[in-house]
Amino acid sequence: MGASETGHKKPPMTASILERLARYYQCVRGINDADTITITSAKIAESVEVDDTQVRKDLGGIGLRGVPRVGFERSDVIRALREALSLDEAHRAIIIGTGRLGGAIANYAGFSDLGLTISALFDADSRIVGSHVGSCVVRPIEQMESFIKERNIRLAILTLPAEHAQETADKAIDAGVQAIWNFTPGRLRVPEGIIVRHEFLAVGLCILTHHLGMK
Amino acid sequence: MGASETGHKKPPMTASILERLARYYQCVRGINDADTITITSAKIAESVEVDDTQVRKDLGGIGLRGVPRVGFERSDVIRALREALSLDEAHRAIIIGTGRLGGAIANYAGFSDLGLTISALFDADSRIVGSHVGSCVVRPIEQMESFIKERNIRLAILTLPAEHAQETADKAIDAGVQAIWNFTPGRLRVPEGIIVRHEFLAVGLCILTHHLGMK
DNA sequence: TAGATTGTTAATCGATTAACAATC
DNA sequence: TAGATTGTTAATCGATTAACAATC
Repeated sequence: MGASETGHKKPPMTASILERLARYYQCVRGINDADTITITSAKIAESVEVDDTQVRKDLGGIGLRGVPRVGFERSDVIRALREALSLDEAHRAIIIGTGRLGGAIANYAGFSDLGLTISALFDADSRIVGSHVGSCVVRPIEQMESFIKERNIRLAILTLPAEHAQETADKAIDAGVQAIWNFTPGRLRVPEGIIVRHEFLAVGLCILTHHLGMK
Repeated sequence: MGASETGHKKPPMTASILERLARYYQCVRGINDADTITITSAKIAESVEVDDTQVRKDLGGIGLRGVPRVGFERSDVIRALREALSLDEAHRAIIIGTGRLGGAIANYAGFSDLGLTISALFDADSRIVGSHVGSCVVRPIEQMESFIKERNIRLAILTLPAEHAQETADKAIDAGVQAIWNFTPGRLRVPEGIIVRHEFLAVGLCILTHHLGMK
């Protein structure tokens, strides 16, 4: 199924394209209407608040062709987006820091559709270690590095106190982690080639407070 | 203090400028070094991963002047950014949906520096209603609208199940809410003039899985 | 003074939008 | 056929970067 391409270098995807693709996926996937077998670029565009030309260009960029007067076949769009975003691979992740936020992520059902499974949770607090979160036991942070190595973990989710974020990230990367989803405030410094996604919630809040202040 | 300006229309701030300002604030605020009384645009730029010209332009845009060979006074920068982002006003918010994510936000200490206080939490589940989260009691969702009206709440944080997000947002807006911080997947439709910030965590995850798939 | 850092103007770059022919 | 929607090219727009004179 979908054997990997001819080996051509694919055109590099910019961050903004990827972000749109992810939004298209949420949109198209979200339609539960069984009769919807085709969808137009205009429909997606409206839902994602993007120009419809942009949608066609982006979908064209991942190999999709639409049919004039009809649009795109929904199942094709989903398949192509899943391929582009690597959602069909199994992504095993660990969560580091088992507070409420870590727990929320561990239990969020929607992520399994994106190929994410949580292999383990870790915490430095011995009172929390051993308790259950979803189907996982919380393990002591000291076991993190060996766990990453043994289970070939490539993705780490950081939901621990900010003051330990950098050193913990460093250890995780040393042990083999390739990508970090960071929920702590403060930018992480990582070596070339390691991917970090920062979710700075304070940024979103500041934008809201600014607008409220203008009223 | 800082009486509102002469009434000039300020140049509208684009979303990307605001986002950078919020990042500058995190950066400058994050420095706890007591000797750091001045900071250069290059320093901020490095930390936020932006061009230093950009930093000077943005800071200039909110009225800051730097000193050649010296940089900007840190306290000035903080004050100007807090003003631009309206962080000195008290922003009372309610959290709708008291799962783990709602609890995490309610308890996040860092938000108080941004002027945010959580006035109440609401939930539709009668088993949760009455329990404590931080210093707040969880109230029944039926009381949401009257609470918004009585307390003049302008900001609602949505951490409830996706299927109820739109209708609940509609009710909150009807009752007087002006801004919504949305953590549910799926874009909300809101009337003109209402501000929404969507935190689509799935987007961040998709970007990471894409990059992992390329390796 | 010399040199680091600023503020600003001009040039580049990329992303978005508009226009329109192609087509089912 | 007529008309809706596509794919693509060209034009616009805005954001980023580079260059450099001003200045403490």
